[in-house]
Amino acid sequence: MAINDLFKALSDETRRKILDLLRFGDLTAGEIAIHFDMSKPGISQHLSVLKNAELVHASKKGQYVYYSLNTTVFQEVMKWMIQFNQSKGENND
Amino acid sequence: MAINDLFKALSDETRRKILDLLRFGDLTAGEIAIHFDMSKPGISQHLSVLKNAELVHASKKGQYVYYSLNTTVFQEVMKWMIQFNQSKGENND
DNA sequence: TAAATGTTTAAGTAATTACTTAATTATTTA
DNA sequence: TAAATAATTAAGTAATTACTTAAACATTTA
Repeated sequence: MAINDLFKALSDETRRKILDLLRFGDLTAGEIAIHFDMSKPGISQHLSVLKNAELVHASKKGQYVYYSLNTTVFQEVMKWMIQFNQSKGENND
Repeated sequence: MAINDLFKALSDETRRKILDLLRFGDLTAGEIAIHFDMSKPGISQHLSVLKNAELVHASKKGQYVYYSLNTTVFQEVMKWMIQFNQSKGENND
């Protein structure tokens, strides 16, 4: 889970909205798609980007695929961000 | 400073490296450019994106332009991130 | 097993983004 | 004031990204 993939995944508005939706509970790909004015394959591709960045987890239940947040990966990004609120010159790589 | 501009600005590796450099102190455009294998106009354009997102501040001193971090804007992003580590369903818009 | 439903993959395209070199602007110094 | 230095703007291009529709795959139900 390269930090680059994380930021790339977060740089798209649609993907951030998908993450927002998932805060309120797990959803199937179809349930997510309903919220957007975009084709289902379009949403599926966004979900694929989020899954690759490990921001979400997918689990198949029958013909449905449930998506859920992977909150631990958000902490990776937080860690990167936090550097910029610390005193100058400390390197936390 | 739309959150979208912030994430778009952060989605590029070169721009994140520029921010990393500025953690250790203010630098001129030229000093920043030295650290990269890229033309100076290329770096200048990245600096422009960072400035637009208000992640950095630019101040001209003679013929030099000094760039510095604007740490307060990082907190905007932090606030967005923090939502995902809170209990489900709380909306902090 | 055929039809229906949910989802993803494939292939192509339009829009955006990250670069390049050349030209321009601003400032300092010989 | 001319030349040198610092930085940006302009214009063009290659690469990437975000979509679309059509096709394929997986599962359930009639």
